[in-house]
Parts: sequence; C-alpha cells; structure tokens
Amino acid sequence: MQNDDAYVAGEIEAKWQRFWNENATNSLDLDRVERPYFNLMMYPYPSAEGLHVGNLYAFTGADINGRYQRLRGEDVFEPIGFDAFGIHSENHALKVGVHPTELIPSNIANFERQLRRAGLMYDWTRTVDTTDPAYYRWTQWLFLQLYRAGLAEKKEAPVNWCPSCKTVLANEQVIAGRCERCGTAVGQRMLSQWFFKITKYSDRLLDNLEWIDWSETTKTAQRNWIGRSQGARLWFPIGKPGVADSSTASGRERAIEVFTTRPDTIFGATFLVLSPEHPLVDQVTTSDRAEEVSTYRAATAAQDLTERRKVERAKTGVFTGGVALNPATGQQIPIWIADYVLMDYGTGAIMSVPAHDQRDYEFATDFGLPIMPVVAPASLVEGEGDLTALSFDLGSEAFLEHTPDEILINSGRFSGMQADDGGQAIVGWLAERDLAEAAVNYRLHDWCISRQRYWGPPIPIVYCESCGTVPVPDEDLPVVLPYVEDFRPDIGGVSPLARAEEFYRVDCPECGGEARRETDVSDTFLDSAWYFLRYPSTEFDDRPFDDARTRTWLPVASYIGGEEHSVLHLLYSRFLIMVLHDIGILGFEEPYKRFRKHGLLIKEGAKISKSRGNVVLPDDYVERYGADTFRTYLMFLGPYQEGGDFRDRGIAGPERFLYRLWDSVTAAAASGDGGVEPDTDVEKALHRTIKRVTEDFDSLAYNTAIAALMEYVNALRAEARSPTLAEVRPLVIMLSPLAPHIAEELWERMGEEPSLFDTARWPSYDPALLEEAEVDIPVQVNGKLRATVRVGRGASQEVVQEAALRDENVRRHVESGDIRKVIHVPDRLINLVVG
RNA sequence: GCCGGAGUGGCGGAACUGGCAGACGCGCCGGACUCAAAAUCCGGUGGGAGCAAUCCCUUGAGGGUUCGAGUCCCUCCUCCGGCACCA
Repeated sequence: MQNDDAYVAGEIEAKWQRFWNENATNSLDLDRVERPYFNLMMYPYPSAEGLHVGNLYAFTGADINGRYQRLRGEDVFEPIGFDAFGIHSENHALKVGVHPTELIPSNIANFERQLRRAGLMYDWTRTVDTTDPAYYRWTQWLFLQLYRAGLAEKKEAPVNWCPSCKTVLANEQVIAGRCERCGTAVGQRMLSQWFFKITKYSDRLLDNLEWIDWSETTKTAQRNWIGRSQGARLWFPIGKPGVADSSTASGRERAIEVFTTRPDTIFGATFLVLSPEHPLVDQVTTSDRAEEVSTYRAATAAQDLTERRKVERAKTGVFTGGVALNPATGQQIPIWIADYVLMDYGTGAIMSVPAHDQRDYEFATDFGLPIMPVVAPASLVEGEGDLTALSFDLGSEAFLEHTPDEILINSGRFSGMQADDGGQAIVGWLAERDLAEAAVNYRLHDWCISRQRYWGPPIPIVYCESCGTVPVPDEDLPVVLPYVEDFRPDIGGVSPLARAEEFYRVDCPECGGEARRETDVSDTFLDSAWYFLRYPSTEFDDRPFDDARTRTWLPVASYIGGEEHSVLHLLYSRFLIMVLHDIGILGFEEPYKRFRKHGLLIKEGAKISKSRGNVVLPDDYVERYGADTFRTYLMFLGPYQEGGDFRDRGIAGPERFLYRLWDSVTAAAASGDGGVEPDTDVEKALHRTIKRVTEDFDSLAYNTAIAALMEYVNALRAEARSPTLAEVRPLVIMLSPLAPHIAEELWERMGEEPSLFDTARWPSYDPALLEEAEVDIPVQVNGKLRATVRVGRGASQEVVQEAALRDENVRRHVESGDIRKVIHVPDRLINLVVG
C-alpha cells in the first residue's frame, strides 16, 4: 500500500534547498554578531572530474560541526572557495587542450552545483576564487609586504626541478624525491628564484606547536619537517701538509665549517668529507688529485637526486689531496668529497667519526681510513687505568647507543667525562680559539615561491637597468595575468610569460625607463596561505581584509582538513600570519585556533584512486539515496578523524534508520502530546542520548553519535505506543546537523517554524535523569564474572555483598574457600576474592 | 633507522580516569506477511562443551603488574602515516 506520508528524500531535499536559498538561511550579517564562530574547511581544487567522495567526506564532517555550533547559539560563518590556480589545473588544461580561463569557470560551476546538492551550509554570497584578479591582486600585495619586510629575496640557489612539469618545486612539493603532482623524479638546477625566508621563523613555528589546539599527528609532522637539531658548529683549519701547527691554529679564516650533533666525538674525527658541490672543494684539492675530483663532481652532478639519496647505495667518494687539522687532537686529517654528504643540509661538510656513525663507518671501511672509538659505555671501561689511550672492539658496525651512562675515552683531558657533558666542555674549550660554537640546525629550507609556469599570479616585480629590482607600486596592482594562446611550459626554465613581450616590456615604475617584468608566477601555496582572511571581507575591493571584520572573525575557530597538508599549506599559512602579525597588520600570530585532521576514506580496504578504478562518484549516491542518507552513511563509516571503509552494502543501515526515524516522528506529529503519560524510561533514554550525542559532536565522533541516535529510535519503536512530540523534538534537532533536509521537514511537520537552524536550540540534558535508582552490579569471584545483582544506587558494600551471596551461582563458587578480600567499587562492581 | 598512530566477531567498527569485551550497523540464520519474491516487521547471531542450569576459551604474539588488563609496563611481530645517507 502506498503511504502518502512516505519519506521521499529527493522531493524533501529540493524543497529545503530552495527554502535556504530564498530565505538566505546560510548567510549572516558579519557585522552584527555576538558569538562569531568561523567554521573553516580546506577549500577544494576544482578538478574537471568534479567533486570527489573524499572532498564530500571532509566537507560533511566540517559542516556538521558548523550546524552543531549554530544550534548551540554560535554565529557561524561557513564559507567555501576554490583553489583554482596552480600546476594541477594547468596540467589538466594542457592535457585536454582547453585554455584554463575557459576550463576553470565551468569546473567551479560544477562544484558549486554538487556542493549545493549535498546540503552544505555554505554562505554562497562570500566565495573566493584565487584566479579572480580581485583576489590575486592581494596575493601580489602580500608578496610585496614580505618583500618590504626583507623576507622575500631573489637568489641563485640549487632548486628542485621537475622535468615533466618544467618548473621548480618547493621542498615541500617533493615527495620521496618525486614531484608531488606528476610523480616524475626531481632533479636539481642552479636557478635564480624568489624565496620567502620561512627559516627565520623556524623556532617560532616549532615553539607555538606547544600551545595551539591541533591534531597531535599534524603537529608531529610539522616538528619532523622543521627538523630542529641541537649541536655545534666546528671549524677545521685547512692545512698544507706538514706546515700547519695545531697549537697555533685558531680562527675561522681558511677553515672548513661543519655542523654536528655530537661534538663530544670530535677526538674520533679522523677525516672530513665535503659535499661534491661544496665551494671550498677547488681550494683544498691538490693538483695531482684535480682530475679525479672533477670527474667525480661531474658524475654527481649528472646523477638523479632520488638515486643519490638512496640509503642502501654503497658509499662512493674521492680524496682531494687536501688536509685539515682536527682542532681537538691537533692531527692532520684528510679531506674527502663524497655524495653522501648533501649540500643542502648543515654546512655541506661533515667531520667524519667512523667509530660512532654508521655512514662514516662504512665509508672508512671501504676506503681504509682510521677508526677510533672515543665514546664507551661506563660499564665497559670500568677498572681500566688510562682512559686516554683505550680502545674497544666495535665489531662490524659503529657504536651508536648514545645513552647517559657513556663516557669519553681517547679524548685527551676530557677522557672520563660523561659524554654529553664532555661535548659541552669541548665546545667551550675550542671556542677559546674561535673554532666552535653551540648551534642549532634545521631541516627546514626557505620557501621557494617562483614557478616557471603560466597559471598563477605574476610576481609583482620589475627589473630596471638603472633602478634594479623594483616592486610594482600598490596602486598598479593587480599585475593581470595576460591571456596567452600558448601557455605551455618551456624546457629552458623560463616562464611562458617570457614569450609575451607585451606583458614583460614595461616602463620602470621609478625612473620611467625601459624595464622588464618578472615573468615567473607565484606558487599556488601562496594563494592558499591567506584565503581564509579574505572570506569575511569579500565585498571590499580596496583592501585585502577589513580590520574590524578580521578582528571579529579571526583567528579561525575551527579548521578541518586533510593531513596531506600538514607540512605544505598549514605550515605556510602559519608562517604568513606570523609575518603579518610582526609587521603590524594582524593582531594574532596563529591562524587557526583549532585544527582537526579528518581521516582518509578507503573503499573495501583499498585506497581510492583513478588508477585502481574504484572511484566513488558522490552524485550517483546522492541521486539514489539522497544527500541526508549519504551524509549520514559517510559519517557512520568510522571515526571521522581516522577515516573509514566505504562499502556499498553498508548504506542500507543509515537508510533504514532515517526511514524509521521518519515514521516515529510523523506518528508523533499526528498524535501530538495529548493523553500520553510521560514515560520515565523513554525520558531517561532521551537524556542519556542527549549527553552522548553532545559529547560526541564536541569531539567529532560522529559515528558513535549516530549509533546513539539509532539506539534512541530503537527504544522509541520498542514502546507499544506512538512517541510524543516531547520525545522526538530533541531527536530531530540532534539529527539536523547530520541530515539537515529531513530534519527541516520533520521540524515543520511538528508545527515548528522553519528554519530549524534559526528557531531550534540544542537540547540540554538533566543530569539527575541520567542516574538510575537501581543499578546492575556485576559480581566477580576471583575476577571472573559469576552473576549480576540489582541493588539500589549507592548501595554499601555490605548490601551488595549480601545480595551477591544470595545468588546460587555465586555461592557455589565461593563455597570452595573463605572470602579473603572483597573489592567493591560502588555502583560498578564487586569482586569476592576466595582462597 | 628515527618519530607518530593502529592491530578487537564473517565485515565496518564500540568500550569513560584499569571494572559486565563485542554498543551501533552490515551480512548471515530462523520466523511473520505474500501465490511467490522484494520491501517491511519480529527473533537469533564471537568460538567451543552441555538437554539445561552452567562452564571453558577469546581483543596481533609472548612475558609482567593487579583482586581485576582490549586499556598500564617490558620484549617481539604486522600494517598505516611522517621524516630520512639530516651529519
């Protein structure tokens, strides 16, 4: 039989989406708010394929938080935008042969359609599109802010070069030696590029992690990326064989600087190794070794970066013929070059301590260099007389333990000291001759932001013969990206814009003379480093962000996004906001008050990817089951912050749940509250549910929140009567963040004023109702469960024990001996220990 | 190698500060409705022994702490993520 009142998702969802649009339900007056709550989610790259189920998973979880906070009385601002510049978009445009200026608008339109259909609470009056000149004008302005603050500089440096994308990449965009975008092995080139000096902020980026409220895994990833190492810089004077004298050696002139985390091992440094690219190589190389050295350097230069950085590879290297003085021992030690020493970490040179570094050990073994242990466990050298001339057998590898109970040996007057203390003492001692200082080294590099590509904001700089590097004046912004027919990248490392003469030929803003524009564009990650600042100020075209608006809405209250951006976007935007804070533009230095990563969605145990052919298209599911069911299903799959496994069959659960809930609520709407006595059991169940759902929503535990709602609906259905409105009204409110359309419809059918999100308030629970008058106490005998007894809440041990001993099964197990001990946890458990 | 996170039924996953392991859902089995099927509804469902009451086993493996361990400690294995010839 056809039920007129049946739940038809498609119709209901269309109805409420229309309602939200017509009534501007999801827009708010940003200047008239009491409790601003900026609910941010990572804006998508608008791909041609359309919205990915992973996008929707991310957005839905964030949207639920936004709707929940709104019901709790927050003034929630939930915007969305499009990260439409960048290599990703451009590569796709190249592939399909359509100009990005045509492609992007249609992709964005498609995304918007899909997002609207999915029932997200976006304020569509405030979107951001990074390719809009009204937006990137301010991206360029930000570049100039950094330039003026001395934090942007152009320098010749070895940079990562992707031969397929034909552009440089930031370190953060090189994953395991390969291009983040296309997977091609990345090489190195010396090019003149614009860098942002993010390394100046290393310590602050690290230190603030202590107090910001972020997912712990994301913080860890950032810590690893910044890679702070505590140690020392040491200088090894370059010596001519037979000439230099350790007793007089001092100062840093003509010395090789190394960084080490283990200055305590310097007495064991038996040779130095320079990176083949090191600038002092020519200086130390003797004429008889010159040919071999240059051959080796050429071979290294020709090598693939991925290949070079493989740990398992056998060590190679050559002797330069040069020697240096070990400033601690006074001995001459040979200087080698080897490609296992990297120019882009530390100083590009190392002191080699083969006894206590596995790499150095292998190198020394292969090339017959001396190995001298200088650190030993205290237990090993106990009772030995002269620690200054002691050795021990290393076996076939370096001794690396580095525990507090190790002492120095073979280390002159430092022998016998605890290793770390000794290290400090040695640094102090060498510092007297200006040959050492305590130092910190970072893995983090300056952020290379130049891209030799087309699809990005032109870097707003002009080069003039007489004035040099000249920033484009603010009033001349934006430097509009010109339409060029042929936007293909150039193998020679020049931007496509370098072929557009009408673009780059320009008068110098200072002297009016002939000048040339910078033809590189900036990295997409600069666009996304600040987009959230723009959302509250989209209507202002004379400023990037309005002061008052920014004070009201920022920093962001809640940010939710994928972990893949732990070290790219999230690090860059923290850096940028710190800079803007320091130059007095912003009043805060961390952009996101709370950040939570969402998990990864997989399908039937496998990663979702195009190559696997298991891509899930949200449109199909939304069409078939409705957005509400699909949203609920996605959130039910597993803990939101850990991800879930998408299985087609599973969607039946949430689907049935919504049908049953619909039936219960429409039945209540039909019968009303009249004539039914309040049922204390149902009431208690309701209050328990409110507590659980509230706590779960606070911690983004949507899967268990849904389970709690299911249990409550099951409890309602177990009653012989129809539920009352009082029993279902809070249920509908709690459901609404998950399934907003059906909730609106039921809210209206219950006689309430739409929109629910304006007229409803999140329910509260009465703690008194959570407490049962009687509780079931598990009874254990020797830790094994033997019965449960029902006693009054707060019953004493005597009462519980007596009740327990009335149970036949318990008596049987106690019979065997005396009760020696009783563990009673009030209202929880009793354990009789029988011996 | 270093740093994080995780291993629980046939499956996805629950379990607060150490206190009834397996919530909720999928699937499966049985029943009702139906000429039949789908849908829906009701009941069952970790493994083993037993007619049953009940008992034994069970949270990656092995030890330990405890009256009591999925949860804490030690050793190990596997998987996922980050970093990685990083000095």
